[in-house]
Amino acid sequence: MQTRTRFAPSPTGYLHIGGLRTALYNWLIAKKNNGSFVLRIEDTDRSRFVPGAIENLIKIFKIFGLEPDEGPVLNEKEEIVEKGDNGPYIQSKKLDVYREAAKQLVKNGHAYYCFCSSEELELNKAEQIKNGEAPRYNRRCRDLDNREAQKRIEAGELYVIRLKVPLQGKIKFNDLIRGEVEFDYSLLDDQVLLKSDGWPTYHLAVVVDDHHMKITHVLRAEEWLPSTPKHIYLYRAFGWELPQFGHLPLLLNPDRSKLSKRHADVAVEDYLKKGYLIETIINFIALLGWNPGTDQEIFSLQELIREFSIEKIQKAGAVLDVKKLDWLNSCYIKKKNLDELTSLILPFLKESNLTDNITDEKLLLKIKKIVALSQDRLKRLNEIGEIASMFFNPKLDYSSDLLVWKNETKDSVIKNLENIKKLIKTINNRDFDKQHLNEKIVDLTAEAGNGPILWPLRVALSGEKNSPPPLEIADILGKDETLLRINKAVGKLK
RNA sequence: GGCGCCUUCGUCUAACGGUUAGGACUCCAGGUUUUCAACCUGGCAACAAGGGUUCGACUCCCUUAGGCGCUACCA
Repeated sequence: MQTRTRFAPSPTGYLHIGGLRTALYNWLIAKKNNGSFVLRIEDTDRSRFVPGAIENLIKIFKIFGLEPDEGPVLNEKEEIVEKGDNGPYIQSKKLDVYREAAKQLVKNGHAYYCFCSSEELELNKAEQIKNGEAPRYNRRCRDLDNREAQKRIEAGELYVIRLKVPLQGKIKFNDLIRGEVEFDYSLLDDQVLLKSDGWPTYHLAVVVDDHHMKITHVLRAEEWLPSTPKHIYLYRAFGWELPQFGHLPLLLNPDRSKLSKRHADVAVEDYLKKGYLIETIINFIALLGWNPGTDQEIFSLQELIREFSIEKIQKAGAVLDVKKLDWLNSCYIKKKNLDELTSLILPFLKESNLTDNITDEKLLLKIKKIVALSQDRLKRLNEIGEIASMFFNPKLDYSSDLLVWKNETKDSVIKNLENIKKLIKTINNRDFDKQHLNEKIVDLTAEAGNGPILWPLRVALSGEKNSPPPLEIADILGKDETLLRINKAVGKLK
């Protein structure tokens, strides 16, 4: 049987980083087994629907290279269209299917109409809590006569359809990740399957769709584990074959609570905005809850397909450590070739308002040099502004004391800077680069030492205590600007 | 409260009864560098607790504790 996995988000705005991991794992399993990965949109809660969220979801999967084999995609006009033969893949488009399914369950005795109002339910719940009981539906309508129910419906009464879970017995199933799990039927609630507005709840829709879409592996977050017995009961009630279930460990905040906005970034977009590379994010989340059992830390998508296995998925939740994310990102940044890195960095440069007209050839060359200089220093692309500001928008408001190296005096610093100036002037504009500069400056440092020469030069050019090497900066600055900044330094000292 | 899941360095994790409990990130120290970063070398740091089973338990069983999740006409 062909392996078919799916990811089924709700279009409530952004994509959660944990959701991306769930999607990745599902995608990997499909690819590894030459199967299909299905994207399905679970938009049965109208109140939480966010316009544009589906489009956004589709785009993100495209960006990450996790495009579904079936599901909604965007056409040239950016409209949502369906791809695949097992649709519709957007639940709101097939409400009649769920209604039909719910009615079928009523007919075969596995579900029933319920006319209790939400006020009634609230009251009932409050009382149960007061009495220290587990809050549950009191099953008032469970044994209502079918003909009477029919009459009330025709009279226009609002109703829901509830699952008629067995009063006793146990349900056991084998979770792909957790092994054998057992629940007691008597503790299960008579879950609403069809809401009074005629829309299905998650529990109904997920079962109907996973069956219709021929899903073989349901890999989802751990929070769904407690409702799996209801789902399994539904499969049985319909007489359908069960898929395999696997419940993934949660992503956690540093305090080990469920990952939330208050503690960390949760939206995938947030990570992109900070300048984490696609490869980094994929690699990182793959390893949060799974590992191949070797010491390998860096994985391409292709390697992940090869190595991934459900057996090695972790049971316990995983804290998302930003420091390690940064480290991984720096690894990928170092591996990029200059052109690609430059084009990735351009948007971040624009964002820091340092430069806008990047069509200029000369400017692009300058930017490339800055990128080259930054490549080993960046943990995130959005850090580029800090380094680039030295070139585009220098503050140079350092105190003159900073120019003085160790035991040197201001006078000797002035002398050294003047010497550097003289030497720079002997280089013609066209030849002004770090190699030529280095050839010349060697004589100076040989005589006076590295520190007394290079330290004041560096401060003069960068204005900072810490910065990239001075000759690198000078190279990018060019001869005129370099001389200008040295003059400024000398002026400060006088 | 009830039910369920989980538990190896601070974090991500390896170990599938016999290891000085390994790796990575972080942190610290040294080296390199005029400075910073990067890089190199080294170091600190863990089997939640208590019972069993066994010649031998991180590994198997039980109990306890703690953490988390679910307990909606939300997913």
